[in-house]
Amino acid sequence: MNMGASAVATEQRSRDPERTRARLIECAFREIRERGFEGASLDRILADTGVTKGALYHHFGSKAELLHAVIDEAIAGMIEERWLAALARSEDPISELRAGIVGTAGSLTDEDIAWGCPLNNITQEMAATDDELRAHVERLYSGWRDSIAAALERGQKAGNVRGDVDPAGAAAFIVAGIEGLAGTTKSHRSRAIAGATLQEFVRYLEGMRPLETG
Amino acid sequence: MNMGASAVATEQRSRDPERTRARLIECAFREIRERGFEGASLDRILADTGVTKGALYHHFGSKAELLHAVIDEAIAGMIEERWLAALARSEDPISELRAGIVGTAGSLTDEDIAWGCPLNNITQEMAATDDELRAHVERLYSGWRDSIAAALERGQKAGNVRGDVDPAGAAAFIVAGIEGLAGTTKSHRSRAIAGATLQEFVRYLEGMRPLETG
Amino acid sequence: MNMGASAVATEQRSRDPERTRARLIECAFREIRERGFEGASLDRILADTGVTKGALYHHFGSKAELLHAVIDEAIAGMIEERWLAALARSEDPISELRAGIVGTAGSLTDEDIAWGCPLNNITQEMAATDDELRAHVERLYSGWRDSIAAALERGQKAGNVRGDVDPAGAAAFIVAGIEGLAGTTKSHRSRAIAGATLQEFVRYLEGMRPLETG
Amino acid sequence: MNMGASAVATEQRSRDPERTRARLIECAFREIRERGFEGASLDRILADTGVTKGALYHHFGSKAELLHAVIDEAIAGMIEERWLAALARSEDPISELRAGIVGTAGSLTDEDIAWGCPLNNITQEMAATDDELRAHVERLYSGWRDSIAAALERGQKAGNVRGDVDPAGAAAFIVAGIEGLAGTTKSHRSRAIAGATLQEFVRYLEGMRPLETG
DNA sequence: ACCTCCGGGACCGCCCGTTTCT
DNA sequence: AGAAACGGGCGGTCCCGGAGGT
Repeated sequence: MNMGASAVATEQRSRDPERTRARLIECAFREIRERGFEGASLDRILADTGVTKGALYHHFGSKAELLHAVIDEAIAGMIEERWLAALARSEDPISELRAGIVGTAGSLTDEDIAWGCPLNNITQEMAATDDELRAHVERLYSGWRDSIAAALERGQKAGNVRGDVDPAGAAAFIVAGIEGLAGTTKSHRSRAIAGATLQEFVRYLEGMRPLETG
Repeated sequence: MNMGASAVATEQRSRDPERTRARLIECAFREIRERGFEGASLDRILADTGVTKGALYHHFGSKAELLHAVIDEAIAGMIEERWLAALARSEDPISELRAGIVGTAGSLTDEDIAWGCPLNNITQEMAATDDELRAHVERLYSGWRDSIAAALERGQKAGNVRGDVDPAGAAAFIVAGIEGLAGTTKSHRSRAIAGATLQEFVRYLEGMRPLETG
Repeated sequence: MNMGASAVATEQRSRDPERTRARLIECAFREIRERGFEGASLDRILADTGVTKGALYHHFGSKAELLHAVIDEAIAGMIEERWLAALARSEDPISELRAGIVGTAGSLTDEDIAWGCPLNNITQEMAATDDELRAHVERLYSGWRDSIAAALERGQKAGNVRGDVDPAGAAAFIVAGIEGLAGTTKSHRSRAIAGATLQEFVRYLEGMRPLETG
Repeated sequence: MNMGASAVATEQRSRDPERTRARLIECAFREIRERGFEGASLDRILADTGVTKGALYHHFGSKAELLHAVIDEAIAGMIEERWLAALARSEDPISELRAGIVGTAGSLTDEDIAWGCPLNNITQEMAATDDELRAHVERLYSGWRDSIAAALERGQKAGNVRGDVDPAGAAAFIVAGIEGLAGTTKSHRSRAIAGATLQEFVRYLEGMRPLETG
């Protein structure tokens, strides 16, 4: 039995469901990031990817389902990669968080700044009207908060974080600060103001370290 | 018996431009708060107010113009009243901010929590695509930040705020924290989590007070 | 009795009904010439003139009535001045017509060419749907044709036009040629093509002169 | 008994894209001919054809695109059939043009007269404001003029047209005369006047024949 | 004579989803 | 698995006209 056909299959563009699906998600992510969920147009996504409506509705039952897939397959990975991974087993969470926030802020392009955090955008736009979606993004947020809280706890045990800090509350405030920083920066679009905000953020984080004694 | 003109004026419903305009703005504010700008429907606003298309188009040249009016006449006042007024000449800004944040959080209904901060919603939805609108909301944000920064400076001079705090950076971080708190609460909708976040926020604020020496 | 008030009246802009009316007609003529009757917007005319809707509807009962006034007070005069006057008592109509056509064509700006003959535009747009308007423009056309026919007849009596020419038919064909020339020039917008067309038009006109006999 | 597929095809009404498209174009042609492009209503076309907005939007991206299709698929053929075909290889263009003009004029219904020449209508209404459309109709006009000019040249070589006639100029004037005749007839709606105009048109055409000698 | 305010309809564009067919 | 035709509805814009008031 000749298996040579598989080599040919990689050549042809159509009849490659996984590739089609991946292109739709990637393009939908861009559309939603730039225009929001309501503003995103399926027709435009179709035109940009060259996929037809039949193919799209074969993979996703509705526009909302496409959005859910974007969250799971394009956004969740970014959070995982950028935040959860570094905090996973760290015993010095303050340094990790500081590096994450400063590093992220430093690597953003002007367009990234203008578009803001995709997860935050979706939350602000949709959470009030689509409860299923709200629950979905909340799962990501809660995982994010939990990983920070767990790291803070480890930090406390290792003596790198003050004991009077409430890990859960601090984690929630840190996430709020990150999203608030991203959100307010969408408004002023000033790296100077963002820098000053960030410096104060760092001052707050460093304030969680135990006081030197001796 | 005196039949003043004012008594008659309250009777007549039509031909009252200021009232018509005010009702449109109020109803538009509700629509936008609940559904966002794109999601808000002029037809629904018209149906709710009983105003006709012609009348709306007479007062506002476009949907965007209506939104601008909502910002100026419905939202700006709320910020002014809730934040700027209290900070105006205060020499103990930390207490004022603490009271503002805790008080605001405490007075919110479940619906308020679900809908979030109107200004934050508009910013996240529109700032990336409508630069005129972005500049408009930024004017409010910048006024808000400036009033906090000025109050912090006065607090420093009065000895109520640590001298090593950068007033502008701290002000920007505080605004980011408030909006971040409102935004993340839209997602989890938990007063418990919001309370813990808020407590950490207060801890941060109190951390700006000078250390007692003695 | 003091009549000095009239001198003051010329100063003030409002409360000068004739002036208001004249400005509306002039501006409406421009709008209709550039955009057609359907495309012309009363609101735009109002904005351009600074007149209000109440004032407009005081002078003209409807948009159609304004158009009728434009025809009578802006267009009719142009035809009268450019064609009827010269032909009025001429005994050499061929030379007059030649001069009129060549002179008109030569004095047109690029915009005039692009917009075409106002009377022709109105006719093509409206004649099929508005019979009252059709009758109105037809009155102008018929006067135009009649004046040419009468001039041709005088030319025949004076020996300047061949006797076998039917004055009415020739007049109608000449008007058709003029409007056809204006209309086709709107399409190609080429002075070269218009010039060649015009030259053939002149050849036709000159062909109506009696043959020289020696 | 043979039940060919074609017999079935005529039965089914829906799911026949070419038929849907053709019906839209035909109905749009009628609407535009009777009311002009601005006056034509897509909703009315939809109601008349029984097609839905979605289907129309699938076939044509905009109202303008529909008009372009009408020009190409409904009007161009009429010109081709009525004028270009007869002139294609003729060596006696004067007779062909005479027959074309007289024949066309004779076959018109009262409604045809009232509505005028579709191409002329579109030109007068749209040429000044839509340059893409102007270029499109001009392509038809230029083909029409070129075919007349080529025929006149062939006629000259065959000795059927006077040598001192400029083919291009005469062709342009003839087209202008035809459109002018159609246009002015929309105004007076008199077959008598149209007949007299036409007679003079014929006299002009016959004047291009060489003089008999001998 | 003029003006603000308002009435209400109709326009085109575009949307998301479904069906039919290959 | 994909492609194309189609279904309808709702979106904001803008229009002409008139009523009430000065």
